[in-house]
Amino acid sequence: MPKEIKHELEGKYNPKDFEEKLYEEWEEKGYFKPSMDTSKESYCIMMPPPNVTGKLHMGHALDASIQDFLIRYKRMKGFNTLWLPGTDHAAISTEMKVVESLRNQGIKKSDLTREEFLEKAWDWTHEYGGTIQKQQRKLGCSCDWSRSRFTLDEGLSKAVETVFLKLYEKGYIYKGKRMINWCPNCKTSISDAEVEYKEEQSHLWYIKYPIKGREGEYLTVATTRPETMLGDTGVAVNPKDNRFRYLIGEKCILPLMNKEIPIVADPFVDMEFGTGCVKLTPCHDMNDYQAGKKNNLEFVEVFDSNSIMHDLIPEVAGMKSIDAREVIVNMLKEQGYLLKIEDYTHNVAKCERCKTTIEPTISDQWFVRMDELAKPAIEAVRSNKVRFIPSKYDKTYFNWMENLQDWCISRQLYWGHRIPAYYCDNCGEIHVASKMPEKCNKCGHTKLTQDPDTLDTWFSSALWPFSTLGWPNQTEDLKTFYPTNTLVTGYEIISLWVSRMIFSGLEYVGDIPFKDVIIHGMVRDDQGRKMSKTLGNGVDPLDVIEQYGCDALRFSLVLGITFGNDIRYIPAKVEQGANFANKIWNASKFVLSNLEDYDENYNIEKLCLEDKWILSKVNKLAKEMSTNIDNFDLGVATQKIYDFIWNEFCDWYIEIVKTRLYDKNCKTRKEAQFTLNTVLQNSLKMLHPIMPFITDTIYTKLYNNDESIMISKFPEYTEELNFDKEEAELEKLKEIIVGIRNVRNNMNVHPSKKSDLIFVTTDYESVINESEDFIKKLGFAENLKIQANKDGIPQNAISVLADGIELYIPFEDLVDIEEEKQRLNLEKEKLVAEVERATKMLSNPGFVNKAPEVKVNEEKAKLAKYKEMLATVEERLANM
RNA sequence: GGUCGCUUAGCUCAGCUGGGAGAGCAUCUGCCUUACAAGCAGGGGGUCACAGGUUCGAGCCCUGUAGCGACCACCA
Repeated sequence: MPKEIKHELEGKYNPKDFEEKLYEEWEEKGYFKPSMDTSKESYCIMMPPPNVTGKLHMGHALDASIQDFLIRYKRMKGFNTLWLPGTDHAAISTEMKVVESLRNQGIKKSDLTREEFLEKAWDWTHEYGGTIQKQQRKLGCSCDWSRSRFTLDEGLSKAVETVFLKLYEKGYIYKGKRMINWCPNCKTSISDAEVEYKEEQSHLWYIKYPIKGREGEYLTVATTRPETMLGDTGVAVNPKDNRFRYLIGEKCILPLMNKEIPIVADPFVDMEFGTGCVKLTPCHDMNDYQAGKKNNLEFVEVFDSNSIMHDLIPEVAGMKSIDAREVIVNMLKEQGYLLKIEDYTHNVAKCERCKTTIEPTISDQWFVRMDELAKPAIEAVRSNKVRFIPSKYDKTYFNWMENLQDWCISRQLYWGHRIPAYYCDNCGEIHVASKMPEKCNKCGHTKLTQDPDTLDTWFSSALWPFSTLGWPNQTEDLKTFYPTNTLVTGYEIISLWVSRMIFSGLEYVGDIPFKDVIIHGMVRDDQGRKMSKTLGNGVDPLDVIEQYGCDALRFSLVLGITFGNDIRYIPAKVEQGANFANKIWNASKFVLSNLEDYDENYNIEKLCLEDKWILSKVNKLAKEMSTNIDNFDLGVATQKIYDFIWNEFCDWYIEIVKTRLYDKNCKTRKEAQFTLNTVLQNSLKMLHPIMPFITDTIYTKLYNNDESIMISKFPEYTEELNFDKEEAELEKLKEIIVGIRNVRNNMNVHPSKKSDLIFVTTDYESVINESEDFIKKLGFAENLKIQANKDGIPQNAISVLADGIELYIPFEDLVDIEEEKQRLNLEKEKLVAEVERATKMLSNPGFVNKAPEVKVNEEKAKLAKYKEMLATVEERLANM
C-alpha cells in the first residue's frame, strides 16, 4: 500500500528537525546492510577502526565523509555495498586510561591481579568506550552496524591466534633478546612509532679515558649520560679519522671501573661532532647496541628496568640512575677525569602516551621476521594491484618496506591479545599453542605458565580487512567482500597500518586486502596549525553539527578536496554548506508548491527550449560526476553539483519557468512541472552521497515511487536527453539577458522601469518568439520586437551584442549620448584587442601547423565573430 | 641528515595529458522582483614565489634560488 505523502515542505530549513530522526529510520529499515544480491558486483570499505577510548574529532569527520560519499554512491549505482565499522582496543592507550581511572579511585595497577585488572578494563570499556560509534551516527555514516567488530572480540581474537600459530610454525615469529624502547612509566616496550622526540636542555660531559700502555695519552669522550659510563665496553672512532687511526685495536682504561675496554672503528661515528670519540654502552643506547654487536663487545647492564643501579661500584648501587649521575660526575671530577661540562640542547626520546623519557633497553621480546613478508607486499604496490591515491605515497610505502626491521610484537601490558606461548616451569621449553598443553613435550612436567605479555595493538589491526569478515572461517561475507575495494585513511599510518594489512592479507588470505588506498591529509585549524588539546584550537564536529547541521559539515569537508594535502577547517566553508542547504530547501519548497496539480500525463513533445536545456545539462552532469567519483575526484564532483543546482537550476531555470507556472492555463505547464520534478530529483540524487539528510527529506516529498533516495538509482546518462542544439540556443539567450542587466546596472536603472527590446536577427526569430515570456520577465521588457535590419531603431538606443543576435534597448529618456559613446568605445577597445590576439595566433605558423586542428578552427571562428561584432560597433559609433 | 610536497585574487583553496587565469568568503554598486536578504543582479581585484631553459605557445614541463610544510631517520 503506497504511503500517504504530503507533497510540501513546511517551515524553514532546520536540520535538527529531521537529521537524527531520519538516521534512525534508515537504520531501522536496514538500508545500511548489503543487499547480498550476488548477481551484483560487490563494493566494500573497511572503516579504519577508531580507538574505543577515542572521541570524535575533525579527522574522523573527514574520514567518514569521504567513505560515506563513496559508499552511498556505489549503493545507488546498484553495487552490493558493505561499509563495515568497528573499534580498536588500542592496547596501551586504553590501558593507560584504565590505570588513570583506577588511580582516581585510589587503586594501583599492582594491587590487582591480571584477571581483576582486565575485569576493570572491560567495565571501563563498556562504560566509556564506544561513544565514538554513537557519534559516528551523527555524521550520517551508512555503515552496517550489525557487522561492527571490536579487535578484542572472540572472532578477531581467534584470527589473531591463528596468525600467531601459523607464523610461529613457519619460523617467522621468534623470541629473542633485542634492544627495544622501554617506557619506565608504562613499564612496557613501545614501538618506534610510539616514540616522539622533544628538545631538551642538557649538558655534554667531557671525560678522559686513559690509553693503556701510553703514559699520559688519553681519549676524550663526550656524553649526555655520564651515569651509563659504568657499562661502557668500548670506545669508537671513525675509521677515516686520522687523529685516532693509530689507536684502533688498542685498549683504554675505563675510569672508576678500572677496566680495559677496546678502541674500535665504526663509521657511524661523526668526526665533526664532540671529540670524534664515542663511548659505547651497548645495553643502554641504540647505536651502541648495534656497534656492540658488530664489534663483539661485552654487554654490561648499568641499571634495571626500574632505573635502579646495579652494583657495579658500591657508591651508587641501588640508587635511581638520575641520582647516580651526580655521584658519578663528582667522582670523575675528584679523580681528575672530568675535563669540562658544556651546555647542550638535544632531542630526547619520549613516550608518546605519558611523555616519560624512553630507556633503550635490552630485553626478551617476541619478533616477526619481516624480510619474506615484505617482498610480495612491495610487489603488490609495484605492480599496481594496490594503488595509492595520490600515487606519490608509493614512495613513502617503498621507503618503509624496503628498510624494515623485524617487528617487535610483544608488549608488557594486560589489555590486549595474550601471547599464546607457554613455558615449562621445569625446563623452560617454549610451547606455542592455542591452549595450555597438558604437559611439557620435552621433560613431561605438567606445570606450565603462559607468557604474560600481550601483542602490539597493530598486530590485530593488521588483520582487519579479513578478520572482520569471519576469517579464518570461509564465510559468505569473506567470499563476497574480500578483497575489499577502497581504504580511506591518513598518511600518518601508511607504514604502521596500511603496509601491515597488505602483507597480512597476502600472507594469510592469499590476496591483497584492498585495491585503492585513498590517502587524505590532516584537518588543521584555519591558520594551518594542527588541532591539539594543548593549543585548544580543536573544533568538535558535534558542535558544528549542532550549529549548522551534518549536511553542511560534510559538504564543507569534501568541497574542493584534493587528496594527499592537508586541509584547513574554515568556518566560512561550513556556512557556505548551510547556505547551500538553505537554498535547496527554499527552491524545493517553491517547486513543490507549484506541483500540487502534478500529473504524469505530460507530453514529452511539448518540452520547451529551457526544459530541454536543463534536462540536457543534468543528463551530462550525471556522466561527468560518475567519472569524477570513479576517479576519486570527489572535490570536483561536489563543486559541479553545487554549481549546477545553484547557478543553473535555481538562478536560471526556476526563474525562466515561473511565467509558465503562474499561468494556470499555460499550454506547457505540465511539461514545466515534469521538468522541475525530474531535474530536482536527479540533482538531489547526485548530491545525496554528500548531503544525505536534506536530499532524502526532500526527495520523499517529490513525485516518485521510491521509499528513500538511499535505495534509488543514481542518474545515468542517456542519449535521448541530449539536446546540444537547445543548449546552445538557451546559452545565447542567457548571454543576451546578462547583457541587458549589465546595461541597466551601468545606467542605474531601477528594476521597475521597463523598456522595449528590439532584436535584430534572422536566425533566432523562432527561438526568441518561443521564449518571449521569460525574456520579457528577465529582461525587464514591455514589448519585444524582432526585425531583420536596423530600420527604425531610435538614434540613442543602446546596443547589446551576442553572437548572431543584436539587441537594442530604446531608453529614450534615460540615454545619455556621451555615456553611450563611452560604453561603445570601451566595447570597441575590447573587441580590437580580441581581434588582435586571434589574428596574432592565426598568423603564427607554429600554432597553425602544430596545434590540434580543433583548436585552430576554434580560433578562426572566434576571429570571424569578433570582426563582425567590431564592424557593428564601429558603424554605430559612426552614426552617433 | 634522507625523502616528498607546497608557494595562484585581501583570506582559504581549485586549475585534468602545455592552447585566452577560476570558486567560496571578504570588498564595492544597485535591488525587500510573490522560493530564498542565509537572498538576487552586476563590478573591482592576480608579473600564477624568483631567475634561467625547452616550446610556435608555460600557472602547468626541465634546471637553479628563496621561503614554508610534512614524513622517515636521529647525533654521542
